[in-house]
Amino acid sequence: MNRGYFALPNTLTNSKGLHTNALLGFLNIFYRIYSEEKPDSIIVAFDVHEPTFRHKMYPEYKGTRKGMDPELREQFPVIKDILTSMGVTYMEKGGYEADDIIGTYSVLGSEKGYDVTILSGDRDLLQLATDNVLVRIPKTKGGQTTIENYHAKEVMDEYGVTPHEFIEMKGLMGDSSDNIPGVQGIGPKTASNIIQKYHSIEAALEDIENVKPDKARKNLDAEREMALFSRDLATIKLDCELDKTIDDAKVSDESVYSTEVYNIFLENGMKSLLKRFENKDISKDKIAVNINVEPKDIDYSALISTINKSGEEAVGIGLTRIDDTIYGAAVSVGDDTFIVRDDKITNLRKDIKSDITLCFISLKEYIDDFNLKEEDSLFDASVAAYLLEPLDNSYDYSHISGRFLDAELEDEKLLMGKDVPTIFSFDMENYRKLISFMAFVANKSRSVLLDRLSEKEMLSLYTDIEYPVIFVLNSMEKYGVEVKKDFLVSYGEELDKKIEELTQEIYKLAGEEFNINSTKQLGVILFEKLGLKSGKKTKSGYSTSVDVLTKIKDEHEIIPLILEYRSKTKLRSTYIEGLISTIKSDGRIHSKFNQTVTATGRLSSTEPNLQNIPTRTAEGREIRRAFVPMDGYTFVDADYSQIELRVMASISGDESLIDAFNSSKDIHAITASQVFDVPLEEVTPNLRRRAKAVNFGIIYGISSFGLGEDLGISRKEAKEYIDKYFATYSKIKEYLDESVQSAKDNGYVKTAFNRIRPIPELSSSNFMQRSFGERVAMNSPIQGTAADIIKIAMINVAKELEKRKLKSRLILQIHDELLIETALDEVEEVSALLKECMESAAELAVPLYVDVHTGDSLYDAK
DNA sequence: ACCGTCACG
DNA sequence: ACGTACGTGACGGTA
Repeated sequence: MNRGYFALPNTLTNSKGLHTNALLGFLNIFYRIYSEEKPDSIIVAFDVHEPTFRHKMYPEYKGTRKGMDPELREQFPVIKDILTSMGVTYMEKGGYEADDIIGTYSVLGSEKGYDVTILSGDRDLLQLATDNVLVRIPKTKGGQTTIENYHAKEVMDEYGVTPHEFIEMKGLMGDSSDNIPGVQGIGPKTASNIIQKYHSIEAALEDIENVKPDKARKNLDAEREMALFSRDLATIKLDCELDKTIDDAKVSDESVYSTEVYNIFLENGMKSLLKRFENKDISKDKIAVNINVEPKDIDYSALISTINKSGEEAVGIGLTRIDDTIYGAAVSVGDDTFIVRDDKITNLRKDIKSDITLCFISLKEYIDDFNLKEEDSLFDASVAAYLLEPLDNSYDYSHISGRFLDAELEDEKLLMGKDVPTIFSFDMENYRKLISFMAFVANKSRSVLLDRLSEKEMLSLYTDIEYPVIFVLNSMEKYGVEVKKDFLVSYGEELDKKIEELTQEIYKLAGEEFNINSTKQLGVILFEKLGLKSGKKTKSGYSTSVDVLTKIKDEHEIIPLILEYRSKTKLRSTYIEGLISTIKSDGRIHSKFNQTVTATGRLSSTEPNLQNIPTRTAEGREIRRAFVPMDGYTFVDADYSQIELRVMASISGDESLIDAFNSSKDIHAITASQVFDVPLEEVTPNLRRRAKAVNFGIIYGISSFGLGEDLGISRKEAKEYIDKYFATYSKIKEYLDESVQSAKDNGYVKTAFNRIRPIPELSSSNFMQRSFGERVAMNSPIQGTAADIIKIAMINVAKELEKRKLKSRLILQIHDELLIETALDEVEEVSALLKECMESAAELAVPLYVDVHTGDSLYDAK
């Protein structure tokens, strides 16, 4: 359990909030060994949390141990229940440790002539190995579990001592984790040498004058008692009184692979274990509670009248596209589920009473098929679920049901096969089950989600911000943006030439041809062959990142060439080839804007990502020339000036920072002036640069390490900057401290519009994780509030364009920036409207300021 | 599927 | 001694 807990991320939790990493680690290794060994009997031994006989010998025994993490502790009762269901005997006994129970059974088993296997993460158990007692120690190396196997011989090979002598060794070297003292100054090496020569501590003591080295001899002579005592402490007891025999602990395939066990894993969200049941002949029909698993077929008009007569306030729809087409759907009405295989289903919204809410999972995907309007009665379970649990990775039907309903369906992959279903490839029976369950989830989750939103005071966030945004995003995706393929192709050819030249020069300087894109090969060339200084390391070798290479760019002429090669191949693969491949037949790119991805409330953009088109270097910025308005249109682009800093100034109520915003347009310069205490006119570019770095650092949840790294200064110096900043803007410090404190108290932080961000890392026992949680607590309300504000602006812009019947339309959002493809005769009106909508999106203690630009490409509009 | 890298805010 | 600035997505290489 302990191994599993530390080997797997302790962020794994199930729908009830229970941590499952130790359970998963334990059960995975259990099943692996079980299927390998096919044992007749199994006994699982646990420690008991009360003093044992060793504590009576030595009250300081295990005295250095910290208490068990609560996230691990809570998993013990669960594993015991699971073992019981699996028909596996477990044993714990006051006064004994698990090791003693294991030792005793290993002897009992041997006496009966059984082959005994001990499975443990603890090397102490090696003392129990014999010719027929095998000790198996699983190890995780780079994510792979390998198991080291020890009979007596392998212990001998590795340690040079017999298992029994292993105890003598421990007596000499002690064990810091159990707080066994051993002898001063004797570690594993000396202990092993002494025991190899004498085979026991007593024998060494009898010949004490010849024990080497000198230090060991002196200390051992002085600490005779302690050595013997330590050995006794380290000796596993082999004669515990236990009330079960090995034959009482029989196991069978039937009990460890039972339907009951399958369902326990399902209910606890431990889906990865289910694949172990794939070829087992048991019933796996645990499907949702309360769901009518026998959907009724019905024709479309009958469905409409059933719904309209049902008296339900909401119905749910479940469907998937098959080869891009909707052939029918399941509809959940009260406790019934109906299947209609008729494409008239896409008229459903207009054919049912307008006050019956139609519930979808991922509403945005179906707006066009069903001709849905914002003012229709609709519900999006995915978006609602995202608001409540913004850290989840998915908001599809199975995740929503797992999280918000006590219902589960078989794994979709098992049900439908791995591939996307096509009209020829799916199993009708399973398909019916699937869409019925989807409809059920869409319908039944609604009231749960709305209640929870209301409890958290997030209803208005859903209704007034997220729901309208769904329609804005749909429209942006539909319009897309025109991209000049020819331009990209010719720019790509230019790059090709330069990349080819660079490649040849790099090969020449390296003295051989290799794959420059392979960090592994590149690391060998730079740091071994050419002998350059390697900076930080990564998990799998040398780091060759920009900051490492920049530090050594003057050391060898190959380095600048590699940096240039990198930036050019990046442009080519991601922004030339990548973008070209996504241009649709209308000459436009229709990127997806995802509303349920980020932890903070921002949008994300995929297929392709249009939120990271290059701008920082001249060469990369060229790509933006390819993004152009259609004929008769131009671009109007507007971005918020320093929105996150303004949000922070406003929420914290820091008068100095608020005044700073009111008195100067250049916030970094005025920060420099105030923090470094020089008149505004005397702020040098360098001073301003540092102040800017501090401003960003503050938003990210400042650390002296991070700031120091960014500015290339010492941590100490960075710390001084931070202290000065907080002295100047004292309410900022108070505000950030409060954010962290409230996150610790509540488990989450909130934006100004009540969007929540849970921070499970704050309760971690790991320092790094906890520190990360603190930075998140500082950053999320700021980044999240800014995200809320621009969403409000988007809604208002879209409304205003529609209200005024303008031809112009919003086509891109890049976090603090909006792009409108604007009809030429609407430029002035749109520019004014855009600025006004964005600046009035929220009322802060400092004004929101927006810069507006126009241009005939994305390059020119910024 | 994951890592390292690098593009953006 | 560890190993970090916050939030994303796409690519090529590697296992």
